[in-house]
Amino acid sequence: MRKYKISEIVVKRLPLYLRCLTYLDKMGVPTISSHELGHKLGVKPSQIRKDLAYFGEFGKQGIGYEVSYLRGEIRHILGLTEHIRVAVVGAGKLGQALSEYILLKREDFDIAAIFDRDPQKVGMEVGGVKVSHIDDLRKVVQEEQIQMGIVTVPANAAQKVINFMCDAGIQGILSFAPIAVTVPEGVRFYNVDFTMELQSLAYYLTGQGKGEF
Amino acid sequence: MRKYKISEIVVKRLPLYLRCLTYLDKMGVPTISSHELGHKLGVKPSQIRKDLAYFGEFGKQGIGYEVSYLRGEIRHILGLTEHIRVAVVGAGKLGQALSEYILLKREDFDIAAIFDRDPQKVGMEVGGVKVSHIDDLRKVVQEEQIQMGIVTVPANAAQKVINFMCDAGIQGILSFAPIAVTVPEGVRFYNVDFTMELQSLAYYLTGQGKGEF
DNA sequence: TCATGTGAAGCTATTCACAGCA
DNA sequence: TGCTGTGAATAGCTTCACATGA
Repeated sequence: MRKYKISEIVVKRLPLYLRCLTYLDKMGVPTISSHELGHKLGVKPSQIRKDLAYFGEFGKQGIGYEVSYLRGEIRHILGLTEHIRVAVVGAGKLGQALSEYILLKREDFDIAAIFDRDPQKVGMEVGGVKVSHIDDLRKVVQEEQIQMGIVTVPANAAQKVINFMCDAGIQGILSFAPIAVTVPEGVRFYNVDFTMELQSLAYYLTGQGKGEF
Repeated sequence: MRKYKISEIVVKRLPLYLRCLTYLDKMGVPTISSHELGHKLGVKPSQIRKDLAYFGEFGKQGIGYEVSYLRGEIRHILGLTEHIRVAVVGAGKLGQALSEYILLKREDFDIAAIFDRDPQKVGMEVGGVKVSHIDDLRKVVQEEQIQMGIVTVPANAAQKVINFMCDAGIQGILSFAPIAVTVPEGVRFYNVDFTMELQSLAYYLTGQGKGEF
């Protein structure tokens, strides 16, 4: 076990490296240097080397990193070696799109259940998974050993739904709801709000950052 | 004009403040202190004060910030006072979900056009907007004075589509495609990849960060 | 020679702590 | 008193530069 904690900012870059390595591996590229990888990703080589060095010595001097090996190591660090069981709460268009994408394209995550409160949607199939009623969340989370939740309900329902999920024992939540929520101690919560991204883009296009670079 | 450049990390927090202020304003809350706002958002009060102070003096000593006034100021800083014209490229489930959400719920952005290359989708209506063919992108971007683009095409089409968009004069792009791409100098590019978020969550749930907090 | 891993330097961001004002 | 705005202090992150090894 490591003695010191690794900063979140480093952990958040690992998936970026992983995404590129997976692509390179599929292309049959055998090795890559921190310089080349950094160039592809817009990241300084020294940063890549330091990030990786927190977790071990994965490279070979004079050569670089063996793509397939490094990919495996990062997957191991991130805990992606066996499928992670995910629940999606909210079976609207966004919930459906995300579920289908994960089911079809991602081997690292399993959509173990989808929930909604609308009786019209309950029973429906999304990518081969039946939509359950939100009232069954606790039961299903326990039966299916769900570890992670994705929230795609409207802003006004988000806090309530997230409370349910935390009560049911889910310890990691990714929310797409455009609202600030609180979660109990011990639950890790990330918010993906694309309108916030659009708004910060706007700063540089039409706002006070216009013309800056 | 400001003499020094404001760091991107500060700009990215403004939409967070804005989102909360909009909510508070709707609730009729007249004023808020940096302490209260920070508590709601999980941000230190001193950080909020410093962030805002880069742009002006918006608060009143002994009172705090006038919610509606501060909201207006941040909207002004971000350049959200008149609708921003956006193109969505990719009319699949995700593109549809995002377009409909923006059309229905966001007053700061206008979906001026939606593009796809699939003849089946071209001509279709999404939230009242007709889907155009990707080949017409340049023409429509110029006619409709589109400033910003959202990319929701699959990974293998993303670089090509993004090249088209940059050629057509779009200067800000938000991509949901899970792949690294390059854009020419002068184009601001953000990538929202929720699988990267899931993977960093995994680090804390099943990976080497398990148990850390 | 080429490229890693790493201590040290340099830089950026956050937090503190308090003067100043309503 | 209560809270902002801000210089100073601290903490954290990135980059440099080079010893080391293949």
